[in-house]
Amino acid sequence: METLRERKKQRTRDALLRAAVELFTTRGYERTTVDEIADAVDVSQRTFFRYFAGKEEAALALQELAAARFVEAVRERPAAEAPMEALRQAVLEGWDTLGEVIEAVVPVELYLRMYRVIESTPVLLAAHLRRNEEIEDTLARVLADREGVDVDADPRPRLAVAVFGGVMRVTERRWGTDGDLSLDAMRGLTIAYLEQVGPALTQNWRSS
Amino acid sequence: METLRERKKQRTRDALLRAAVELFTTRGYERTTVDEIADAVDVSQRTFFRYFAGKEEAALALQELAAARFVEAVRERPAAEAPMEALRQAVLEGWDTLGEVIEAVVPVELYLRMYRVIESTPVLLAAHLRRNEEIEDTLARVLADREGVDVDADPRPRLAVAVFGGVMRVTERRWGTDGDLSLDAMRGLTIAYLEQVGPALTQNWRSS
DNA sequence: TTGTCAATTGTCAGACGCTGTCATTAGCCT
DNA sequence: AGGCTAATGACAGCGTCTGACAATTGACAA
Repeated sequence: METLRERKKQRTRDALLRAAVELFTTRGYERTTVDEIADAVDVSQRTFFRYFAGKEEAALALQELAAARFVEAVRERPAAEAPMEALRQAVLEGWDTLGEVIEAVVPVELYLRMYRVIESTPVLLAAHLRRNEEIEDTLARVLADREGVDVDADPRPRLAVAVFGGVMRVTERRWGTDGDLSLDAMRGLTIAYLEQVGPALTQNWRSS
Repeated sequence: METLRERKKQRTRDALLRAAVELFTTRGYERTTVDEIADAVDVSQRTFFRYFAGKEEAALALQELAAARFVEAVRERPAAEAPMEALRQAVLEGWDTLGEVIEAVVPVELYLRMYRVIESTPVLLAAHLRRNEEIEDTLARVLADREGVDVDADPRPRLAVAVFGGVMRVTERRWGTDGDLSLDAMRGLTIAYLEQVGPALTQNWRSS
C-alpha cells in the first residue's frame, strides 16, 4: 500500500497537470504563465518546477502516455510478424485502448484538444517532433532485436521506423486539420494512409 | 546599386551571424548569451533581436540557406522525372553546390561544426525538425503541382515527401555520428540509404 | 548645402521561464 | 514523543525576449 506522502505527491502532480492542460486548451499555451498554473493549484511556482522540468513537459505529458503505450504494444507483438506489420498493428491497437489510459488522468476531450494546441504552437510542435525521434530510436532498437540485426551496422531498422514515423506524422496532421477529432477517425486515417505508401512511392500518380 | 544604409545593415547582420556561429561552435549554444554575441559585434542586445527573431534563428540561419537551395533545386527538376527521383537528384545536387553558398557567409568548416551543435542541443534539434516539416510541406505542394494532383485531396505527395524526409533524417544523423564530417561522405550516405529503403520495407531482414 | 523625414539604434523597464539557496513545514519511523 | 528526511515556500538572480521612447544617422528634396 502507498504511503500518505506518495499519495499527496501524486495528487499534486495530477492537479498541476490538469490545471495546466485546462489553461492551455482555453487560454492557449503561450498566454498561460507558470504562475497561473501554480496559483490554480495553490502551490508555489517553485513547486511546479519540482514536478515538471518545464512548461513544455506539462504540455506534452499526455502525449507521453500515448507514446509509452505504443512502444509497449510494439514490444509485445509476436516475433514472427514482419517489422512494418508489427508497427501497424501496434499503432492500431494503441488507438483502440488509448481512451482508458488518458481518462485516468483527464477527460479524453481534453487530450484531443491538447493535441491541437501542440500542433498550432511552434515551440510545442518542435518539442513533440524531437520526442518522436527519440521514440523512433527506441523502436529501431526493438525491431533490430526482433529481427536479430545490429542497429548500428544495419540501417534498415532505422529506415523502416523513420518511414513509418513519417507516415504517422502525415496522418496525425491530417487528423488535426480535419473536422472529425475522434479516435475512430484517427484509426481510419491510419489504415488508409499506410495502404497508400507503396503506391505513392512506386506508381505514377497521374495514371491513377 | 545598393544604398549605404542597406550595405550597413547587411554587414551588421553578417557580423552578428558570424559572431554567433563562432561562439556557438566553441562555447556551445546554451553557454553563449545574446549579450556576448551583441558585445562581440559592439551593438546593443536590442539590436540583435531586431535582426534575428531569437537566439535560435541565428543558430539555424546557415541550415536555412542549405534548405532554401534544396527546395529551389527540386523546383528546377524536369517535370518528366518521377517524384522520388526528382527529390533524390535535387538533394545530391544540393550537396555538390552547397560549399559555394555557405562560403559566402562563413567558412564551410563552421557550417559543418554548427551541424553538430544543432544535433546535440535539444532545443535546436527540435526547432530544426519543425523547420524540416515546413519544408516538407512546401515540397509536397511542388510535387503535387508537377504531377497535377491536389495536395489537399490526394495524400500521396505528402506521403512521398514524408518518407523521403524520414530517410534523409536518418542519413543526416548517421553522418553526424560518423567520424567523416565532409560533404562527400554525406553524398555517399545519401545514395546508399535511399537505395536501402525499398529492401527495408519489403524484404525479410534475416534472410539477407 | 541644408533642412526635413524616415529608418536604425541605444537605453530603460519589465514580463516570463527557470535555477540555486535556505529556512520552514509535514510525514515517517523507532 | 522526538529525531530524521522529504516536500514546500520564499527569495534572489540569470537569461531570453518585448514594448516604448529618445537619440542618432542616412536619404532625399528644396
